[in-house]
Amino acid sequence: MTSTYKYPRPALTVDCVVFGLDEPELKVLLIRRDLEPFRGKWALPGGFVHLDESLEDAAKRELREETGLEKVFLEQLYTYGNVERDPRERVVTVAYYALVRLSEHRVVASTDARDAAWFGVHDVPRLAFDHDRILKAAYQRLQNKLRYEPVGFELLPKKFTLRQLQRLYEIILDRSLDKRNFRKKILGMEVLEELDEVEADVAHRAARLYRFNPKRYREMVKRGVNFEI
Amino acid sequence: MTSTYKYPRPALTVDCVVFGLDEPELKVLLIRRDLEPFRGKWALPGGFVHLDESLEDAAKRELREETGLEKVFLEQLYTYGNVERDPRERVVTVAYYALVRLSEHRVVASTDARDAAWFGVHDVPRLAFDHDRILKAAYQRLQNKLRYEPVGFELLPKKFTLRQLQRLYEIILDRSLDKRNFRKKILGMEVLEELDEVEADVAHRAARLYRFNPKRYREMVKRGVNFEI
DNA sequence: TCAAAAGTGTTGAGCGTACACCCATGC
DNA sequence: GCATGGGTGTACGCTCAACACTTTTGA
Repeated sequence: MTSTYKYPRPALTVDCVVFGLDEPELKVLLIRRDLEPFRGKWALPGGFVHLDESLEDAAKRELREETGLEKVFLEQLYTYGNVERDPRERVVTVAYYALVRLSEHRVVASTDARDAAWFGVHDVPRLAFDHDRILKAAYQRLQNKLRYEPVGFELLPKKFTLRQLQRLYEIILDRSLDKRNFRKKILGMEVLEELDEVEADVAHRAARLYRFNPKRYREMVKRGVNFEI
Repeated sequence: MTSTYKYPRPALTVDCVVFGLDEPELKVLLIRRDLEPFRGKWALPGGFVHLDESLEDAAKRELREETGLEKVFLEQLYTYGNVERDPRERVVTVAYYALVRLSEHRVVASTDARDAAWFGVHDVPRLAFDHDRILKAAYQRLQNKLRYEPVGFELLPKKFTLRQLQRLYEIILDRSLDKRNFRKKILGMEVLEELDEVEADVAHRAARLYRFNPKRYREMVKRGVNFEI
């Protein structure tokens, strides 16, 4: 921290990698740019940080303004500050990633007359700026996170079956899991509440519904329980 | 990414949490502030990001200017952007943490006529700004990192004994480890090179020296070897 | 009655953990 | 010869991974 605040300043933005689960695929929400540079290209939703809001607030605001999403899981990912990441001038961006329940946010308002669309995470076009790199980092972070913390519930409806949960793990981690072992493991963590309800409208035996219990989870964390899958 | 770059901008700084191992203790390098606010208080070394340097370059430059340190392990930690973290005006800081071999950097030049000093990580005074919080986060990150990646070598001399390494783990993780198990585990990872040298100047049987082999490490990572301690 | 998925237990292998003694060296 | 740490092996328990069949339900 030096003596003056008068240096010329980089611009500061936030960008969000928004993941949603649309079985059988993990999707990312992108915005089509209507301005240069990269006009017409797809990019991560994001924008400038205002002086009177925290970084996380800025990310939430941009998410709301550009995609209509609110109250989603949001976590800081990394800050990107290479000198030439924006062709016009110096822009540093703080990247966040978000997890949304598509079941509860089906329609994403293309507010602002802007295009917004979900892309399969393995089927994303070349993005503007260094957003490809950010997306890749976010996906890796999600994979790691899921492996050690029960964060996947953020992508499922509040009530879900064990099969849905297993599919989520398989989709994100990109490998298949043994059904019996998975159930043993996940139930053994004691963070799922078994409900007296079963799924509806299926053409076969209906599966039991469960709900994640965050309070129980916090207790387990305190006790040092391991949530590795 | 919206239409204009003309928003008023937060100031952007980098701050570094510098760890060094000074057996039997882990230490942090702090700078005494000679300006308001928090004049006379201890703080993390850091300063403004210039327009023509990346964030990591800025962190390296500040480290060099304020502490004389060069060529150290450096990794981005987190970006702090609460509105009131600097009493004067809006300042966002990208925090880094660094690991240095005290054996090779014994003397830290207090360049700039500034006080610089090492503090035991459990014995740090109240710091300026939100630097307490940053330090805490960096320490946790180091603990986690060490648990899953062989990063501790950055704190030891290039040639070290297994005992030194074990002590390092014990100091950072803050628990004691079984000697035989530790040796089995760490040697089993096959990233240490056994040297034909032993430590000198000890009043008992001299221990063999080892060296970390980063190339072998990268191979092991590719093979999916687990480095959890 | 058929199709589809739900739900359930056991076994073997490998890994982590706990634990104690002899050895080499310098003084 | 003694004090100090260096260096080594084994046994047990637990967890992980592999694996297949019966049950339930709706169409």
